[in-house]
Amino acid sequence: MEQRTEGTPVRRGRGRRPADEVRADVLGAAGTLLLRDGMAAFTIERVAQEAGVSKTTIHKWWPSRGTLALDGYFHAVESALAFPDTGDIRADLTAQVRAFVRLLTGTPAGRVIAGLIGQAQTDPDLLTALRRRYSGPRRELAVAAMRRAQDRGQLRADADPRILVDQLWGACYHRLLLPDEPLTEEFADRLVANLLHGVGTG
Amino acid sequence: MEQRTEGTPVRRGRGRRPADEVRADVLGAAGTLLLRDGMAAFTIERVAQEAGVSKTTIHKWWPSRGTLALDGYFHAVESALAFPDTGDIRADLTAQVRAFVRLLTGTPAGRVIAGLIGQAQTDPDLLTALRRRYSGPRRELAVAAMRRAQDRGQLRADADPRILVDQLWGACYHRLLLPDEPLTEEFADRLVANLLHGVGTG
DNA sequence: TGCTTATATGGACTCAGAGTTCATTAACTG
DNA sequence: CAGTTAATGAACTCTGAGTCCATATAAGCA
Repeated sequence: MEQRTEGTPVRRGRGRRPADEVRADVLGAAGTLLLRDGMAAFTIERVAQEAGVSKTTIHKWWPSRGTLALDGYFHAVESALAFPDTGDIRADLTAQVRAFVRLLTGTPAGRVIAGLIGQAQTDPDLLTALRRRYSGPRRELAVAAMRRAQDRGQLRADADPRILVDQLWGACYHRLLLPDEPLTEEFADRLVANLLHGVGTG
Repeated sequence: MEQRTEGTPVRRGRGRRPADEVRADVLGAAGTLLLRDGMAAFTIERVAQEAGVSKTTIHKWWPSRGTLALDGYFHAVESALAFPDTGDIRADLTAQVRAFVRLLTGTPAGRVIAGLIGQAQTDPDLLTALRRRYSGPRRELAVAAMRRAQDRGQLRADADPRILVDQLWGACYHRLLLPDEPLTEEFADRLVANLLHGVGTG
């Protein structure tokens, strides 16, 4: 049995509790656990224990381990998705890809994102949620910035911005998920340079 | 109890059996299961049952679910890694990336590879094996072909072939793993074109 | 304000699969 | 051909996913 000290109002019994309160507890515990121990150690059971909540409650609100992890992640890192728009597409893309590389390599977020994408490969609910809440919006922001650059005449009109996204951010994911080569800010710079200048001779 | 018909020499008892025989049974069952039911349904228990082998035996030879899956996959698809070298880097890259896209989209191999990469994010043994036996060798072949193109003067000497790999194959993995946009052969063509010509105006 | 009702809750359960132990028995060696 | 070695598989433990249902409490109503 657990001793309960005065001042910790962690009374837990049967009955109904305010949904928002429980939801906040769960998301807090999920985010903490995720950033601390990574995706591999992330189980619904452990989140339930950490949050002082029963598994049933969690299953009621989140269809799978992965979607809970995704919510917990966003709850923990409120990531700013703002895309800079200085009018110089080269500078903007470089800044944005560099920032992405820093996020992936300099914080636990990189391993978490890798774990989420990994889990999504065998968890359809998570893949859907990930696309809708993470990759989709990020992709749209980048595409919009590139469309503006096309309007300004800085990018060839016949280039498909959606494909450029794959060749910039997709290349970073590649080095994150299959780390044969290092993921550095210099790498980010050269991704942009290769695409803007071209690497062919002629 | 299982009835044993004449002609099926599936006698299974205690005792030692030729290691190669058992190994072949296991890999065959693993490959079949993987291509038929995908990574999600791939468990050591099921492979053991399908192969008529005990779990202990499998655990003795393969450190994890993932590494068994990887071996099973290669046992099943003996993938040809040959890289064409016609002397025209644009044609060679286009052909190779197109073939890769076809493999990923036209066969069950695509979902299997996705599952393996996914599983590798929480299975260090598998990540190591995947890099050594799959992504590493493939990457090397492509880099070598591009180095030859640089010697022939078809590719700028200051371009890093390792980065180009990320911007071609990495872009395909991106659309495989986070399918926000379709993975088509036209996409493959445009990846190559973007890099060779450049998309900047200036 | 006090009572009723609807419903979120959590303990206990089942089920599946990972990984380990150990007696057994076939394969190898001289 | 007999002794030694070592792979084998049945049974076990342990962990975690997901479900069922009695219960306590929040929300609604008079």
